Amino acid sequence: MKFSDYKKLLKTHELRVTDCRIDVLDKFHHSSYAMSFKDLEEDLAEYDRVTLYRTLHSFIDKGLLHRIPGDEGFASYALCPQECGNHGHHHDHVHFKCKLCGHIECLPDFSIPKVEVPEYEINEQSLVLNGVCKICKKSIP
Amino acid sequence: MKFSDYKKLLKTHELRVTDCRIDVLDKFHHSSYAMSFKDLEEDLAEYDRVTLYRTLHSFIDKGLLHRIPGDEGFASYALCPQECGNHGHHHDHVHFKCKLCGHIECLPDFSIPKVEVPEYEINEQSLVLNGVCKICKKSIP
DNA sequence: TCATTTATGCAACTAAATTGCATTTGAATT
DNA sequence: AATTCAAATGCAATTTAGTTGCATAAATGA
Repeated sequence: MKFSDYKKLLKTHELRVTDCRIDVLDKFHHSSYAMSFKDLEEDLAEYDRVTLYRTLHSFIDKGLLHRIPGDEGFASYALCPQECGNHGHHHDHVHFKCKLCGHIECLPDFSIPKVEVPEYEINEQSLVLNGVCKICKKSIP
Repeated sequence: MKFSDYKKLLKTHELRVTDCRIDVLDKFHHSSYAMSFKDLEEDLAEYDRVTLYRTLHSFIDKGLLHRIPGDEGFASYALCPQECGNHGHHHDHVHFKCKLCGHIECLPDFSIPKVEVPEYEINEQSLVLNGVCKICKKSIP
């Protein structure tokens, strides 16, 4: 994806085009894993931490990113599927967390099996798998 | 559950019997929802924050409680099913978070559907449903 | 009841994330 | 291109969740 594409993407999500947003967007598009705030901060040290946090928030609000709560006390963030927009997120994919490399991936090809709970109304489902990812599995006999 | 039962429960989980542990255990046994650290702290203000945190940790280590990472940046804790012990957790039940009352419940009668991902090794699964709980649903037409 | 181990309380600290405010920048309009 | 105004940024300070070190107190087992 090139600059003009990012620009378009931001505009269609009601977001102003700024250097920081372009760079953050670019980072996410080049990462196959969900990224923590720290990952982002290390690579984009030229921007203030607060600006990066606010960029994440605006992206989440407008449906560009989704937040994956982590069990180590901090969250990770990943690109949304195209269905997400300014009017809420519509996620259905599974997240995988590797206990060896620590990476969190979205598995867009795996959708979450529906669970019906009588008398409850279910709006969203989030399934996080924990184990050993494809790459790490190859490196251990 | 009475004092002697809590005492027994602690002993079988290799934990010393202390006032704080009894009170924390009692709190969890009387709550139908998962509790955040804040919930606990409010009700058991007589104990130091650090002691409460350490109580939670020891309970998690010994298989009495499990931790449910929350999407607002803090975790909740709930009693484990009996299968959990000193040698790891064996959870299979679904968690439900109500967007109206904010409560998180364990749904012990609903187990997580198995998802197979080729080339990946899956060790744990966590499914969190988001929506409106039974009680809140009744109070809205 | 004594000795040993473990738990507690306090203070200080770390790390994640947020808020307020002055300044700068984006983009729509003239 | 210059003007304008809302929105984005950077900085400092603050909040909140959770942790660590250490002296004291309490629980267990002999």
